[in-house]
Amino acid sequence: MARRSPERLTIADVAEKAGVSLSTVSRVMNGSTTVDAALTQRVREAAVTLGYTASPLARSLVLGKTQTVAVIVPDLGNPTFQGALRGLSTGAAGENYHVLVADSFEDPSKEAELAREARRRSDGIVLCAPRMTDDELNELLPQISPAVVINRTPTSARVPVVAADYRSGFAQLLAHVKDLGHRKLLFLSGAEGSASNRDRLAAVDAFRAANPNIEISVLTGSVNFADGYASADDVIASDATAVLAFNDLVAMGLLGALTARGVDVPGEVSITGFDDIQFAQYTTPPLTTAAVPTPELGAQAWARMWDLLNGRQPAYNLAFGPLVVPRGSTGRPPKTGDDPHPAAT
Amino acid sequence: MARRSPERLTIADVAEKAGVSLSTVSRVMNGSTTVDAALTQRVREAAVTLGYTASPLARSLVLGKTQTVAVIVPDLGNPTFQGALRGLSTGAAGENYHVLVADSFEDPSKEAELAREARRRSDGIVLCAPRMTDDELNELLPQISPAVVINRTPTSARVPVVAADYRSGFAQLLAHVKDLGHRKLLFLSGAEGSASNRDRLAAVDAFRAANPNIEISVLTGSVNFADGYASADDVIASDATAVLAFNDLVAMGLLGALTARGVDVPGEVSITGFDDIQFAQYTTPPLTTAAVPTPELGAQAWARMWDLLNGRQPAYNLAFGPLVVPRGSTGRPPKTGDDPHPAAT
DNA sequence: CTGTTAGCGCATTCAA
DNA sequence: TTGAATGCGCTAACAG
Repeated sequence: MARRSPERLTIADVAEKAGVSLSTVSRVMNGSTTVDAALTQRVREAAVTLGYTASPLARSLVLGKTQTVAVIVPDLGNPTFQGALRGLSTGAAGENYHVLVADSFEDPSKEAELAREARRRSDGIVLCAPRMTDDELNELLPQISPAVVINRTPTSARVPVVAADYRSGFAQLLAHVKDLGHRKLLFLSGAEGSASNRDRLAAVDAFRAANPNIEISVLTGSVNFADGYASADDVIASDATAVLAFNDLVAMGLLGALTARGVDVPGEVSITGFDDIQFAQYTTPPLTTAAVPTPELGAQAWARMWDLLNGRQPAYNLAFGPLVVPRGSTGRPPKTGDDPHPAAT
Repeated sequence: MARRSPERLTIADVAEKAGVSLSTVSRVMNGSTTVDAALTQRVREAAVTLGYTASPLARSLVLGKTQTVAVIVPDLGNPTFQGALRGLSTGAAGENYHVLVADSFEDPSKEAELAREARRRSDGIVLCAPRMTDDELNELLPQISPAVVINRTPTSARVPVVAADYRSGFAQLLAHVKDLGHRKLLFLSGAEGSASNRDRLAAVDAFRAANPNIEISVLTGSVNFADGYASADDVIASDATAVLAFNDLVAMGLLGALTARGVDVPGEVSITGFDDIQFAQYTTPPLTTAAVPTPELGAQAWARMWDLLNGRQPAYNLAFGPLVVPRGSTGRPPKTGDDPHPAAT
């Protein structure tokens, strides 16, 4: 029953079967209206009975278009990029576009080459490269145009940008724990060079300036579960009553480690995450976090890429303001002996 | 500083610059050793100064190889397929292969066409299509060969298969809750046609036959958080003391709903998941589940694809036996008034 | 060892 | 309207 593919079918086979020239077949396949109805019919039938479909490779070569966009992500295991990939994939599929995905494995030195290579196999690049230096980025972007950048804004290159506003989100989280009464904070910051980490640090600086009476220290280099888990000792030693983790993964790791050590959250220490990944609400206690609509990030990135691909001016750059979702992992700080205002029940 | 691409660079530009023929450039670029050292040098230099790289499209067309594999998944949001994608991507990157990803959005009717289309843009397909019918699968696979199938075994088509042994995993979970003393079980089963769901049901049947004194009912159609959450009322009404969810997602949703209703887990009802996604250990209580090494699934799928691509006999089919990870969500059933064997401390 | 020639499969000029 | 010829950029036979 299964049709043995007779050495791959070409346009010539259809032409022969229909008794017309190659060009006529090509025209019919591409929906040219200037073809005689009878011939069109014959070609269609021949194509169907033969089971012919034009080779995307050959078309790509002659048309200069691949019907493919490439996404470069630093880590396919990271929920943020998974969400973005999903949103992008949905949008691309809607326009019959294909998606090539490349994981740089958090290695900024590979990202540029990966992007250039991917660009040659696609019509455009959606780039998530939070740790690439600004200089590299500025040099890279013109080479891989058209491109859309997610979650960072290049200093000189002009490209559409879709991002979450990490600074504003983090500022809100800081305000949240401040309002709860915390005066000794700890920020488990992410990778040194990461763009979104710089944004968070900017929020910290602004917060410090505005709240000189609040102490806030920074611990560097936590980006995933294991890092969060491993930071538990430092967290306990820090004596902070509220810990703001770089993201939900770090927060969950820390939460696990603290729970294992018998530290009460939020009784003894409050914890916040970032991103609001699907699982943040299922921890114990549920994680207070700043929600980022990652699939929407991908969808908007696609929208801009689609504009670019069609020679249109892409829509405005976009920054989603994360929403703080207060849950069980944050509460009032523990009362100290010298608490001037003991709760009056 | 950025080089304006002069209308796209071709092999002819390099040939001219180096003062040789196209073929010589081609030979050098492909590492042919039969080229004079001096010429080789000149060509290399020309290529570098020009910044030339061969067009993957043109090479693909003439070589008949795209250096790309395509993965078809039913849902990019599902941790199982995310893990597989990651493992596959890692393996492919190691051999300088690219990865095209297509999401069928749980629509079995689209999967075949998606796979065929993707196949034309790649050298092989890694297929995750749990709900496609067997007939469709058997008809599809020869058309998209070479292919590797994840998590199901086609009845007639001969392809390498890499899978998790859902039946054995589920049998272990059943044994686990039985050993804890549960006698009234409920299985929140997944999508009707899903292969891995059938495997779980087979485990249920075997269990029933071997344990006629244990009651086990089945509720159909839960595959994600929302489904799990929505099933809470049915679960409570069922009067079961142990609920085996289709997967971790369903279990987490159910857990959330029960917690919200004040039902004690595992005090009143025990819950098991499946997959052991990264987050299962962070729920409250942590989820008892059967661990499936999804990235390894992807890695092994790639290994077999790589064999296929090189004309080698692929390695044996593989079924990972999931490991039960007992955690806090399962415990002994609540004591009833007529419990014949009250715990003796 | 090198250059010339002929395709890979298709879209698109240009004549007819 | 249709067909024949040209080329997309490259590799691989084939001569030289």
